[in-house]
Amino acid sequence: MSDAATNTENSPTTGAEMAKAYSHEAVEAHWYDWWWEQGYFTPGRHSPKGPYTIIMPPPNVTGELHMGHALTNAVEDVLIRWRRMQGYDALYLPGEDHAGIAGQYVVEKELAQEELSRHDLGRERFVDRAWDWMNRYRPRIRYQLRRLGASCDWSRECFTMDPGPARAVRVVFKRLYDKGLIYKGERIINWCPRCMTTLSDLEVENEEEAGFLWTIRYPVAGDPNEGILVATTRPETMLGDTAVAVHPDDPRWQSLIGKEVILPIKQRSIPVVADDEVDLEFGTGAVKITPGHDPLDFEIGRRHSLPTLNILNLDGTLNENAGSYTGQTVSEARRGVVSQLEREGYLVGVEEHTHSVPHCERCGSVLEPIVSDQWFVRMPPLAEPAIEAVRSGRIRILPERFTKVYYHWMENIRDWPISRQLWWGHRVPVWYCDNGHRFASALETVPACEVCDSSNVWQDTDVLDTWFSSGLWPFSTLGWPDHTPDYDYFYPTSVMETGYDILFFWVARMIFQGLENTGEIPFHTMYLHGLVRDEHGQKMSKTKGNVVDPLVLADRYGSDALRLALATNSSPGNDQKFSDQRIEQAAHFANKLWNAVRFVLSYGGAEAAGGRQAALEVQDQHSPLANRWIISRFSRTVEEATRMLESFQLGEAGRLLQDFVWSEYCDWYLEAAKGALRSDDPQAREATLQTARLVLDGILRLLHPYMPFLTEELWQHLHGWPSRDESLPVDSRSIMKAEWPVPLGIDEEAESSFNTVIEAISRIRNARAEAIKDAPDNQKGETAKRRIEAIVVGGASTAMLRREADTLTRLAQLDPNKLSIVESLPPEQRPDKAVTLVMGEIEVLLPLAGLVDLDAERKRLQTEAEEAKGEISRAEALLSNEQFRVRAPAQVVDKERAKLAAAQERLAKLEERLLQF
RNA sequence: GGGCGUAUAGCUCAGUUGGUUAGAGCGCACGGUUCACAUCCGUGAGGUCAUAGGUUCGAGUCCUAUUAUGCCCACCA
Repeated sequence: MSDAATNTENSPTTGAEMAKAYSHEAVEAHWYDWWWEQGYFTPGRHSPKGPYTIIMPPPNVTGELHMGHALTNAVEDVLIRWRRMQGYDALYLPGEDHAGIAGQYVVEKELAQEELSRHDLGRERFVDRAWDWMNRYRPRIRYQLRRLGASCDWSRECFTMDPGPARAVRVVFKRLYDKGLIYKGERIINWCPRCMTTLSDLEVENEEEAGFLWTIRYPVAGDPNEGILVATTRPETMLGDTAVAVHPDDPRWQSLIGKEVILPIKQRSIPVVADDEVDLEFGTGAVKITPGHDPLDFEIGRRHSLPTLNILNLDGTLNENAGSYTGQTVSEARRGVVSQLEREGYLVGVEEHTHSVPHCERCGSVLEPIVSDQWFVRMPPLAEPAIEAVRSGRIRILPERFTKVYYHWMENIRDWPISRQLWWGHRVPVWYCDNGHRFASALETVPACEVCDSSNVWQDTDVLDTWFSSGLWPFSTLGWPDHTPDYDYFYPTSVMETGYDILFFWVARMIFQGLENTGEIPFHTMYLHGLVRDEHGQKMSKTKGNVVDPLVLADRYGSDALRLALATNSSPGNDQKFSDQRIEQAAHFANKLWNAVRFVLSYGGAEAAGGRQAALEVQDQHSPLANRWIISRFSRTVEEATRMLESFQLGEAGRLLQDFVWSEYCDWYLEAAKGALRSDDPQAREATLQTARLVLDGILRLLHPYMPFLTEELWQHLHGWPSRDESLPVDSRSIMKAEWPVPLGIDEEAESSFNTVIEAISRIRNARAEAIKDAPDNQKGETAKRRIEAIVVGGASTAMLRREADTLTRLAQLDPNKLSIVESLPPEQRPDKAVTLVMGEIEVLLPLAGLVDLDAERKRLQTEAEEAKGEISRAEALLSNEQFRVRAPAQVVDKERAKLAAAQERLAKLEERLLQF
């Protein structure tokens, strides 16, 4: 932050003013750049705690980061910053993905604006153009990650097309190729006529669409009066039919098995075959077989040695095998074929029918199944160890329910088509020579054939599925296949974190690639988060126009608010709806924190910094009760928050911390501390100031993973700007490198005593509010302002309450001159008309005569007595149950006994009091 | 056709080894210009935890079924 921005004289006084006075962007950029300059993001390799590694899922270099990225980075950065503070060598390795088909798509779109196609440029110039795009957009991604506060090590940044990862791709390909786990073969694949490439099943989006089911009659050869009825949703594919299949047991068609039928339009003779896969129930029970354009037909065709007839060009139009339909689109041909069938009397019927239609995930075009020669990864042998790694617990998938999804997919896995007919991506590292040899090579360029040494060699023209390189990401980023120091130290990684929507695409592939190629698991824990949806629960998408730009939110509310909102408003694996209200809430919290720091600083400033030791030394029995209470509460919070982070309950931990800060530290502790801070007793003042600072320092550190910028700014204020002190060791200058807080000790007695004070104050405030409500309108204001008289009957707590009289007086708005605290009070000394608050051994009498309706007060006491009775009978019933006493843990039973005793005591006092009405 | 998730206060959602009168934020009602904060403070109303069974001394939490809703997977032409 610039000096102008931190000049205390011109300093804004509230977080709100600060937000107005300075752009979040400037403050955040200041700290981010400074952290980077200090070297905080770059871990060493020598911590006694060892490494903690998260490899960032590389965002596609195809555009802007969206809310999903913001969530991913918030979650990952929370984990990294927390572990870094715990002393691990925490590596958060950033990178970007070349995005294969998506990357090519955006570049083509840009070209289209210049009325050019990639073919106008040719492959080489197109790839140059793609690199140009990447180089323009990568800085944008980097900038966005910085804005989000991602504490990643830019010195290790990777791009999937960098030389290192590219070599890893070739090495892996060659390995699998040489082991026979990658092969080339003719299979039926999904073809996108727009993108002009093969797609894997995962890249297909099936959509239910309304269509028709046509019934067509294929006459029996030589016996035109007989025929077989076939049902189809895609009649135009009949042009490629090479058989009709029926179920072997189907009585309707059994007599025709083995006979020939005439394919209408083409007037070609095709056989009727019997196959178990045919569903007796569906349609007419007879299926036209088009091995060239239907996956099931392809299988049946193979089983029966049927010829495969391809009727489509690669652009989706019909080819010369379609006769008079050549050159038409599929839908044109469909209309034509149907009307021709109708004209010629082959169409028997048509009915409405919804069926699922495959679309290209990227461009939305209807996909065509075609038979094509492609590269495949043989999956079953690779899937087996990948399943085992999860089953044995070596890899943990969170939330656990996703393990079932993972198993199901892995156990039914099919070979993975990895070649894409694109220009942008990793070239298939397979080479051919003029003598007909073929081999895979890990070299970027191959001078000669490995077999015959011919220098006339050329490389396969296809590129690899982008997920092929993504699958290597956990180790290709660390220098593999070389045993670099980074690879040896940081691999296997600790946590991989991503959305559940890419469990198959990415997670599954990283697991089998890691196991196969490195012999180790790629990560210990797989943490899956949910989707960020809009406020109506809709998926955000550009076409819907409901996309929220995280950076716009960061500008308006601050990155800290954005991160906190994203990280705390969800639970693992579940989608979250995101609305402005959520982030406003987080921004309010940031403001609250700012003000708490401002308050504490106003009583001592940074110069009072005595450190933890000094603060703890003033923590003795003479310290005000609130100090001991907040230290104890803080300790519990540290324990709880740490436990939650360890079990990946980031949302719960974040909420716990906010709650502690707001409801306990600010609402109770700081309010109570005002007494001591403003008192004449230097000892109490010092103890309280030190405690307030100590806990505040701990709060900032606990919150730092969630709100890095604000906590750094405030921590600097609190500690007298160590960031500007060149004489300090580098690691002492920032909250980023401060130690994760440890519990300072639980003080049961202080907690219970202060709880009594809290309860007394709450009950008095409550009674006062009731009185205000009952008061006539013109007296409400006066009643609200009035300091009231109180008699506190304290029993054994009398001494404690006397010591806390100031807190009681101020927070309950009592009149300090009319407060009496006594151990006991005989009935005859009790004021006649007083509200009586009964709580355990303590009673508070508020002579609110004239303010309170006595009938109402009697009713209130009666209601309370009824409640106490209810509680008593409930507890008695429970405790009289022998099973409960025997089987429930002693702790629970004791708790119930205590509750019963308390309720009985309360009831006795209430009844005694009621006698006076 | 399989599998998974969700159903808790008016709204959005927490609630991880089952412990006994269920929490938050927002909204709502009443009051408050207290020298950290009106992006605030105090008080309050509001829930048969989808329904029906079951297990258990005890169920929002475990089991079964049902309903609603969402998602994933799948070669019914």
